[in-house]
Amino acid sequence: MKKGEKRKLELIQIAYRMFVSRGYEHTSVDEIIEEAGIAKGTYYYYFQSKEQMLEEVIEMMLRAEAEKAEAVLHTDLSVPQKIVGIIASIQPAQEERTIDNALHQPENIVMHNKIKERIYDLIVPILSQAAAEGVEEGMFHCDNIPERVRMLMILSGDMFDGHKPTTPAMIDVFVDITEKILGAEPGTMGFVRGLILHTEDNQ
Amino acid sequence: MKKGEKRKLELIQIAYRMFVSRGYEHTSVDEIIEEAGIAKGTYYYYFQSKEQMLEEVIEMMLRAEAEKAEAVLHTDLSVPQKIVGIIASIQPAQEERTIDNALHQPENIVMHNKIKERIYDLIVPILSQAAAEGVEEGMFHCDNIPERVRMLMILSGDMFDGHKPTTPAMIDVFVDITEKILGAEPGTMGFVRGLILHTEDNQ
Amino acid sequence: MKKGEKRKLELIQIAYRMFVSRGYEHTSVDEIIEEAGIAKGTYYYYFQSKEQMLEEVIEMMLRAEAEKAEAVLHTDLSVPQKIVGIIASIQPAQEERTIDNALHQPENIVMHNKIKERIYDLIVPILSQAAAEGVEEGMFHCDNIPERVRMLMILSGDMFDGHKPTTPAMIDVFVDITEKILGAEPGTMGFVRGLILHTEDNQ
Amino acid sequence: MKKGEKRKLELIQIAYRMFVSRGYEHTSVDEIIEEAGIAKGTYYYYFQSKEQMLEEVIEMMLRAEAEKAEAVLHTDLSVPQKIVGIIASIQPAQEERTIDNALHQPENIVMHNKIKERIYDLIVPILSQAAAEGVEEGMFHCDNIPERVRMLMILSGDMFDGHKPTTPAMIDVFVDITEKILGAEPGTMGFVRGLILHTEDNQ
DNA sequence: GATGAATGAGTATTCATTCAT
DNA sequence: GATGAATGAATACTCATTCAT
Repeated sequence: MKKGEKRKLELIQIAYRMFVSRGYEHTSVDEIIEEAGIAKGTYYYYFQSKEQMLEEVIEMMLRAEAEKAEAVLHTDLSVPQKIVGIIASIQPAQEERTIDNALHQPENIVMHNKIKERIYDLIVPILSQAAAEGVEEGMFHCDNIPERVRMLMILSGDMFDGHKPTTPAMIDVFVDITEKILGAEPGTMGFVRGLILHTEDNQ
Repeated sequence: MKKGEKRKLELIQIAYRMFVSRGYEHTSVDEIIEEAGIAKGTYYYYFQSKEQMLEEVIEMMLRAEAEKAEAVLHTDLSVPQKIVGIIASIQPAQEERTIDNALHQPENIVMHNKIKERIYDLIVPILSQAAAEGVEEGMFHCDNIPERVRMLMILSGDMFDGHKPTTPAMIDVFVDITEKILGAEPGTMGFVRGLILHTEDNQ
Repeated sequence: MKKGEKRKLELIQIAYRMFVSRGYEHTSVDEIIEEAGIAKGTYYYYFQSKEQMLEEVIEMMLRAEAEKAEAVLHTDLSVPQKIVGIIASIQPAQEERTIDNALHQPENIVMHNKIKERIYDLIVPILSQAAAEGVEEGMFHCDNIPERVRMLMILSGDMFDGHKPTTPAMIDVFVDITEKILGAEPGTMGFVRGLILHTEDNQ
Repeated sequence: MKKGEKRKLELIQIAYRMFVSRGYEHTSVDEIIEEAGIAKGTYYYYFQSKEQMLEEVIEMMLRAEAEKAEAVLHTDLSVPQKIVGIIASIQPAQEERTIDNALHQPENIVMHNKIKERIYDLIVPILSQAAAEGVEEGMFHCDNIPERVRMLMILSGDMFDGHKPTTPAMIDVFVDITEKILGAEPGTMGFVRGLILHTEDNQ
């Protein structure tokens, strides 16, 4: 990697952190360059505009998440565990959530939505592959896998966005629907209950 | 209604239209007053700040939608039709969507999310009542109605947000899952297919 | 007093309190009328402008202080005590000082200075009369009484403005100079020391 | 001096002139930049806020005055002349006074007072040194020099603020008191009379 | 590669005052 | 006497972007 490339990557990472914690619209170029210790001109040497930098920041994030998801796919976990693992890998949250629980503050919405739009395109295929494995194994029974998988992602996105409490009833319903979306036997996804409760405890 | 009240309502409606078509953050106070043909001072006579005006704009929208939903509840439609009708009533879209399909442009996100947060609180109870009717009638079989109803709303919010094409496969999956969420016989919600296709045609 | 007159006086007193605690420039007409519970129009019925209201507020204050000073002059206190009493009577302070120690905040300066300008004209004659008594009694020995008295006021204004600590050395010097300004025997004004220390304690 | 530094100094000087002639609160940022022929952004590139600019303007003024005072201290003038010279050096007035006699208009008070607060801290030590010389030379007889010197400054501040006529009686009293404050022989400071009258003539 | 001085259109908000009712 | 809706000029400040060095 050339020197310039490295510097650019650094800037992207700094900006990423700032966008997550303060929101894209409420992070000014001035603040970024101060944090990075560079001059205005340098910033515009690397990025054509703030908007274009956002694209790159998001690209980086998504690549990282897709890699995580792909890795889960190739483990020897059980199919239901893979599915949960993949979904978990894209909850941008976890680390970010701690960075200030800021992802749901209104100022973070611009970035949040740009990401959401693209993440489905990226993850649906991976998740579909896992689901397909389940169908092959006779564990799931369903057609239209990509569409079903997408709905699963949407539901879990709402469930685990971390800014509202998760009640036992919500979890029960979620597990039930997940099983039905995939055409699985009742109980197949029950282990999720334990995972969620365990996660909540740690927060 | 007093004179001032009427003027205020007018302003809210003008702002509503502008917020929807250009986005809250990209509608300046200057633009609002020009459109309304009033002076700066008049604006601030009626609203403490732009932010507070947004609050009022949203309040108005939500009230209107909740009323529509409530009205549907008290018709003599079948329960499945009521459910669809209620969900349809809150797709802010339709008219608004035409105004510029702008609701999903990033600049509209601030308002969009403020609304989403509150709309669930408002509509879930109404929708739950309809679902409860279905359970009583023996048409639906499920517990945890509010939680299920919420998931239904989330899924349909994604389905019908009007900024991506709806494929037949998506519709099939949606109908299937809806039935399973509520514990209904296969086919109970099938009529939705026709509605969606019909709507799509008109766009 | 007519009804209108009474209302006006009330307004002046309300404004006086607000001007003292928040400063003239930082008290808006809106705030005054809200506090007073009247309408904008009513305010402008009684006062031509905010500026003109300030004049009236100051007028009222000064009248009150001049009366206090005059009263001291006609007691049967000793001349040095009268002098101290008169000076004390115009330290706008005391009550006002407690209202937030606000008199020295920059926002209060406009009013503060308008007052200062006029207070000398009002009090110098009264104080001069007291000093003249002292000369007659052979206790003081000096000419140019009004000029000397003015300087006395200026020095005490600085001494007792209540926003800096008064050291024993300052008091000693002040007492010494006071005596010399008036041409009094050393010790004549020494009793002031006790008064100041006593006042400071109470703060 | 770097290029930016020079520009900043220029701006401070322009602002200084405007603040003195129109008053701080009545000089808008827009007016400053128009006078300076720069853009809004440039102004805020050099100064964080108008308030902070005021700070810098005052700092510059005070530094200049303290230097003048210090210079007087190290001349070989007689001690009484040094004292008068030092006091004269801080009468911000003279040149400024002519700029509009505005320093005492209410709009100028904010700046005026900020300055006053700091000027005493700066000048009292210098003036004290001169007075101490006088004591050593046996020309003055007094203790608590800093306190006495401060009072001298306060009195002369009132005397020479240039917005009220100076009468011969005032001058006589002032000279008399000055001598007494410092414990000097009558006549020691008499030469001041000539200076004041001479100055007045020039106005 | 890197700098930092300069830009200027844009933003929300304040507030004393007027006047028809 | 009293109201309150309407005014509009004024204000401080932001920020993405440019460009000569």
